[in-house]
Amino acid sequence: MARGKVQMRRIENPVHRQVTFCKRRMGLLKKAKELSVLCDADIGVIVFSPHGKIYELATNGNMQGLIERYKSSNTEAQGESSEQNKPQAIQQEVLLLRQEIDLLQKGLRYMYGEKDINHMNLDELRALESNLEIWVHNIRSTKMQIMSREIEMLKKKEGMLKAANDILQERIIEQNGILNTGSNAMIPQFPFQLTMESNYYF
Amino acid sequence: MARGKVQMRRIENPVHRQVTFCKRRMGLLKKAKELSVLCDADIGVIVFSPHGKIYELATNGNMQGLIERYKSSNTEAQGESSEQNKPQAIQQEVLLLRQEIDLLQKGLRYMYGEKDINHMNLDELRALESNLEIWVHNIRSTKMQIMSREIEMLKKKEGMLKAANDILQERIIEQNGILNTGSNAMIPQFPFQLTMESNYYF
DNA sequence: AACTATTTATAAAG
DNA sequence: TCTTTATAAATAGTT
Repeated sequence: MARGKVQMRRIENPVHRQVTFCKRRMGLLKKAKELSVLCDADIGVIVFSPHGKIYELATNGNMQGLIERYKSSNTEAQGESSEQNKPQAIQQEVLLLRQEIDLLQKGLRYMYGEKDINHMNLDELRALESNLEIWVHNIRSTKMQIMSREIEMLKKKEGMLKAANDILQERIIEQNGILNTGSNAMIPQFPFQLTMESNYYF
Repeated sequence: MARGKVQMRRIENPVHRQVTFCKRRMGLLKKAKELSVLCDADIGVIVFSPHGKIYELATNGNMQGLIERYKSSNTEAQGESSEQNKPQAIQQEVLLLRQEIDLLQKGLRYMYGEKDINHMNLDELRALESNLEIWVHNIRSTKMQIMSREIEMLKKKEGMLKAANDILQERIIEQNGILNTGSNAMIPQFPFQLTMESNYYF
């Protein structure tokens, strides 16, 4: 917010990151206090630094109490969950997911800095890359679907407008026939071009 | 922070209070997210409105896990009874893992299908796509670095082998000179080609 | 840590 | 509630 816009991704320079962490952590806690005071709300904030150090704020002065309140409200609201009816399948899934977790965690650790090259080997990088490419591909095809819908809709509109134009044209011809049977020079050049290209979605 | 400084006390007008609560709550959660991303921190925020409604944010996607971590760090910090909670620690790890799986499942559900188009809008998809492309790009450049190292090493090896070959060749010439001064037809064709192209890394 | 040039958040108004 | 606008506040980069 000053001397230049900042990109919303992990700050690579560790010194800058630490400084920003300190500044913004203070800012966050201040904002929380203000919201609490101005609007009479109870607020809890817990911040774990990358190194595991904890910074916290509980506006009622008691984090435990706030957590208890949170938990009880949550269990009330939740009612019943649908996860207990798969005793065996879950174990297998856990096994598979554990591998995936490992891969993605390493990837994330890499993504947000920590450019230690020995951190992942080539095979892991290859696997991660191909996963991400699948992901990108899926996203693209979803975008395409959304765009296709839009296009479909626009084409329908176009068809309707063209039909309307035809009708209007006929009426004009009829009127001209009545008023001026010897000439059609005044008939406007319908239909106009109604389809257009757009790069909006890309 | 605008159109006039605001006093740091409860806003009496209930309408103003409600509006401010809404705005500042969003601001607070945004700031928390930003701090988390920029500085690689895990952050949890719980807000109770005056009427008891809960608003929350857990940057790792899971408030329960964050609370567990908070509690365990807290008890660790108190330090004294360090050995009686080993069975507890294992249970906690299981809990955390399960939560991690939950989070990843959500992401993977999207990644591997479930093309519910209403799930994400175009802007979100665009943002996700560009993030992933950055990620893929970073992975590729790391792969390139690894490959460069590998190539460097191979070139060194090649150099060393060539030198060794030269020495061996000289010796052979010397020996041939001793045994058969009139001919060098039996000298093998050293050095062999030791450099090679490879697509193995791509 | 202190200083500013800027960006961001938001109070008030529409 | 959403948008707009003027202004206060936060903070990125610098010293």
